[in-house]
Amino acid sequence: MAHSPKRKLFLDLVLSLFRLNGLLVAEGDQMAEALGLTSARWKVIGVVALASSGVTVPGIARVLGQSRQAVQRITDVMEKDGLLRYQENPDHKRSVLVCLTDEGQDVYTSLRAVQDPWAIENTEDVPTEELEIGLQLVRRLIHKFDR
Amino acid sequence: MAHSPKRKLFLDLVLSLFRLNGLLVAEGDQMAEALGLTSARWKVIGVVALASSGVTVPGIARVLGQSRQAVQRITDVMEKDGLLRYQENPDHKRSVLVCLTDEGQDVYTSLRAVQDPWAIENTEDVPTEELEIGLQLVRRLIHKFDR
DNA sequence: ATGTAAATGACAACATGCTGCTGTATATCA
DNA sequence: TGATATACAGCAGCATGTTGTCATTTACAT
Repeated sequence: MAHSPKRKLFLDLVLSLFRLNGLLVAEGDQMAEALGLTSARWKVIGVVALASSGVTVPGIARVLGQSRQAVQRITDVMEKDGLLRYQENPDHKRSVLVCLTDEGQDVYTSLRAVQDPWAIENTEDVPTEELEIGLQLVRRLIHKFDR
Repeated sequence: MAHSPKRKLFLDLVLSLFRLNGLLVAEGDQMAEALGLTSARWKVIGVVALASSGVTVPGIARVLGQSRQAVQRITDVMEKDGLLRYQENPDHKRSVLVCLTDEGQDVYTSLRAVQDPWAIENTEDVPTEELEIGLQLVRRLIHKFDR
């Protein structure tokens, strides 16, 4: 069993994924730095921006696959910084909706101006098919572990 | 440019990678828990075990793609716990070599007894080719960002 | 409708990662 | 050999993530 051909392949993959994660966080920090953001805020603002009518904190957490406490801390800081705004939620007395402020919208626009070229640059020499298979694999593993 | 077909594909991949990373850390924590380990110590003990004649702390950090400070903190705890041992380095006065103690070797053996079936189970229904392409993609991205 | 389960907020403790700093050891090159 | 650059240890501060707990709100099933 220890010599299953896939075993080493998978463990190599896992180790590489840890490493890539660290590098991606560093990339996010670097891209977001000029805008006064960090990689964690980069993730959050992206989710909020895509949700046209506001999302709750646990909702953001579910999209990111993180704990609501971790997200809450980030949104609290971004609310203080004037990027986000808490808005009354008609569907829930205590769980407010998170929205972008005008300033937050501006920052997100600037972010896209950096993020989109970054995404394109880093896939220039990668075949679309390889990206698709990679994404499929990652999603398959997420589904396997997300219970 | 914003509508490049690969752009969204890549950003989806990045977001999924963040999520998978969190799940893998949780998996590592769960597997290592019964052995009194954590996911971070799981990574370190694996590197030390594979290096037959000892590795330095910065050496482990290079393999994992992390800062030496982060690794040093882990090894210090594991040395106190009796899993690792610091051994004089003939090639460097101050940078000692990290080795497994007998107890550390036992723990690593027990770890493999959990880790190997885990790796095999989670790749049972994944074609080898998909794993290979995924690993290739991850390594390609690592190489792109690791500068 | 009512009781129970699930979701949420708020706070705390902790693990893990980063950077920055200072001093010392090692390596390299002129 | 001597000067400079690189690598390492140890410390500190901070960002980000986790889990745990408790009170409250919401959702659901009987």
